[in-house]
Amino acid sequence: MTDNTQQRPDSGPNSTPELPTQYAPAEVEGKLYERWVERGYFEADAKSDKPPYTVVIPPPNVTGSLHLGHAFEHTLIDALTRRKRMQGFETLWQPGMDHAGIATQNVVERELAKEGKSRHDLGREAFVERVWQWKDESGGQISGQMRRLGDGVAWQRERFTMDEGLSQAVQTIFKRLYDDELIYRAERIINWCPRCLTAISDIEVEYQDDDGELVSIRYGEGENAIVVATTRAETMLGDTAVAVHPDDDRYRHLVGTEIELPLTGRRIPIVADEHVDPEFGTGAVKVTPAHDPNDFEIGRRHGLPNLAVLDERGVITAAGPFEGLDRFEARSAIVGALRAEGRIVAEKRPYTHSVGHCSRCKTTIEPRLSMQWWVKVGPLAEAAGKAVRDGEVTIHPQEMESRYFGWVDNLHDWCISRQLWWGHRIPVWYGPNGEMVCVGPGEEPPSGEGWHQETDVLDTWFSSGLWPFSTLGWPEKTESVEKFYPNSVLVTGYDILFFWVVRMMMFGLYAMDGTPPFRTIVLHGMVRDERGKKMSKSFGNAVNPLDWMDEYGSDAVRYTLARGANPGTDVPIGEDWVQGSRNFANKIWNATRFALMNGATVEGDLPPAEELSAPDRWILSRLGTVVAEVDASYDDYQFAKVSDSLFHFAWDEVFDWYVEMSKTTFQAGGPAAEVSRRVLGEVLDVTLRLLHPIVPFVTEALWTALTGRESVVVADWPADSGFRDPAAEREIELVQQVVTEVRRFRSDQGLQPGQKVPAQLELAGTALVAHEAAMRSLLRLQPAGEGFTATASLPVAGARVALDLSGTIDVEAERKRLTKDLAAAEKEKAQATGKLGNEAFLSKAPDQVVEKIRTRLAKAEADIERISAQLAGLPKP
RNA sequence: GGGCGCAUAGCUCAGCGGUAGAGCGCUGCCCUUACAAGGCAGAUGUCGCUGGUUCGAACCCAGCUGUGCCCACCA
Repeated sequence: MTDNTQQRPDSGPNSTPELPTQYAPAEVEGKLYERWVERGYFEADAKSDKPPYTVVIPPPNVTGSLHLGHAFEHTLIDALTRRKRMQGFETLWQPGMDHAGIATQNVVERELAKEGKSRHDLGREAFVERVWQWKDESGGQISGQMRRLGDGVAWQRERFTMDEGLSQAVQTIFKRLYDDELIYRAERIINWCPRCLTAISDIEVEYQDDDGELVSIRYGEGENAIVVATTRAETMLGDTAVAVHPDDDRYRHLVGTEIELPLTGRRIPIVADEHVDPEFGTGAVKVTPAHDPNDFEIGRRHGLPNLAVLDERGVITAAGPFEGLDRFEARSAIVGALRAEGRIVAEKRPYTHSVGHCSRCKTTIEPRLSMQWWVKVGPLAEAAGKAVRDGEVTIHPQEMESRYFGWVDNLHDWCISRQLWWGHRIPVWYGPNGEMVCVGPGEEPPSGEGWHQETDVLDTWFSSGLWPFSTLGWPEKTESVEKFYPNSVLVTGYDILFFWVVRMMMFGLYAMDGTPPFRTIVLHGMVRDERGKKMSKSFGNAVNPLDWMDEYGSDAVRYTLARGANPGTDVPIGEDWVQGSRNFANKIWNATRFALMNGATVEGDLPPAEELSAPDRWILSRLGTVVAEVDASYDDYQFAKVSDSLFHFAWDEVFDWYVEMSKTTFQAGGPAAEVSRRVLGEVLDVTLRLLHPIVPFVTEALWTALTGRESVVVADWPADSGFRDPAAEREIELVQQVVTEVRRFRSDQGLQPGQKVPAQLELAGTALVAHEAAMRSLLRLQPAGEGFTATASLPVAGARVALDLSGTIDVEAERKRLTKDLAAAEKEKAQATGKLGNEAFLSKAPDQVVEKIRTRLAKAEADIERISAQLAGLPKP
């Protein structure tokens, strides 16, 4: 990398000491953020008359620090809320964090393990105390990161799912559901993690294909022998039947008889059950009701006993030679023993099948019969489905609706009890005679001999399901609940659609009398690396957002993320792209710096249209269009489009053309320059306001410098002025086209960009007349002085640019280029003529399209004429 | 097995019926007093394959191939 920075001292006569030539994010970001917070810009007033706009943060787990995915999500929410705040809404971005029961408990347990201790060494109370310490540390880290990102959250309202108030909300809703018989206690087969030692819900199980071994075992003897296959041989100790299909002729005669279960001496019945697929394997299934969900159902239908043979750690409890063995040791030991008895009829064969793993620790799940608490999901989910079907709640992007319905329409009851220590303890007390009392908030729990509280805690999603209103003070009837419920939008990743969104929908509709928790659900994708690969610590491609923010600034990270946010799709991000965004921030910085050096102003009314130059009218016309485009994109949650429109408008149109043209105006001085200073001030003012929600820091620094006002955070969101001037737009487009054409000529001729060339511009009778000075400046053309000889003559758009190249012209190169262009124009003409000669086309194509083709034809014909003339004008070889 | 996507420039992706686009990368020239974190100019695509609809298809329809994700089952 070359270092040119020292060669360019910033010492010109116009240099401003206030703004350095490069934007240094580190120097402004922290200060600005603290100022915003001190001024209370982000706090939300429930008493305000303004219409509310509410978004809750998807509460980060207090398991550590934020990653790029959070930075992405926060950027989107911050952009939405900053815009709404500018639009005059009473805006609440609700901050807070999630206690994240099992996840946090695991993290702290790992910490303890480093000290050689387990949670049991500490005991429940001391362990929970330890987790609270962890929470304080992690929470501090997270809020520090949010400040660095620029998140405009209402810090005074920060909540934690285990706060006093939120615990009340949990207890209240639990009691209500309990009283409505939507919460119950039952013994069922659940997903048990033998490492976490807790039940987990169905959706906390991750299935993956594992290599197992399928063994076929002969049960019984002689004529009555029956062969079953299994991948979990250890469970045979708990078999209480063999099942076959009722219509299976191979086994019909055996149904109702008993056979001996090997290794145990027990006799078990053969039952007929529809669940068995006669086509699969031998068509006979061993039935272990205590250790398999399907077998449990078969057992229930046939009144079979549930015989548990594994304990909570997955260790064999059945008396005998295998007692005390781990489930996987037992598996091979039992296969060995069966083989010794000649019971293995087909040798083990490799078998890939889907196996459930704990989503938190990846341990293989063991289905286990146990007493748990459940939410009866049926009526709640029905309401959640209806709210979306009725359009009360809309999902962006719409394709995600089918996933949503897929879940709410096919659900099982939700196991909410966890055998953990960190979480909301279930508010039920058991009495000495088997009584069960659910205790609501403020109620005295029963006391006396033999009463004790349930030791299980609730699934962490139980409390986060209440988040849209528990954070507002519910169950108290607070002003905040009145004002800010329902939330306006929920922004979250599609990966927690089922975990979180559906739970909020169910609980919100239930607790708030049918009012959904939010009106719009915006589902964003996952952040991936620059090759589109999933980011994860184990791949080594995970990025700490702070590293990039330190190096390139928060705005650069935010802009990159927003620009990648196409609806519902994953977002690839690489360091190169962040650099590009940093460059954009710097470009904005320097353009504004230029404007300030040249006296751009926002004071006073905009001059009336008749006092404006064509470039002024052009850029103001474009500005209005861009405001409208950006609004439309925001309203459709198209963040990538917002970012892209603004990038191209700012850089390509304002900076590369309007600013460049304004140099000529400023140099000439006079009233036109005054007008231009005001227009430039206007354009930058509006552009900075439009950019602010996405890149809040650099825009704040520049906008306050430009306007001298308090803060862009509380500035008005730009309105489309409605000013449009198609004639000016065409005129400037023509200037751009001609300038580009002459530049290309210069480039083809090998002229150095800065080299001044004497030229005569014959622009009379064209729209270019008013732009001669600007064109000369943009093209580095000098006035034609003494001894001017036109060695090159470019007819352009009805005008002529004659250059004195004094022998530097590369005639052959130019001839070659022109010949190529001529061929292209002729091809174009042929195509257009063909179309216009096509009856079918003329009769069926819409007028606009026909008109467009006519224009193309005219342009092609003009090009042919022009290029031919240019060719003819070249000196003969 | 059921469902939802995706396949466009070297890479990552827009476009979704009327002349193929962006960012990055690439080539050439350049310290041009806002910016070298920059400027100007330029090259690069049988828009996965095969059919169909249409005056016209990257775009709509059908089939195929490849690929990703979600759900269910897996003795």
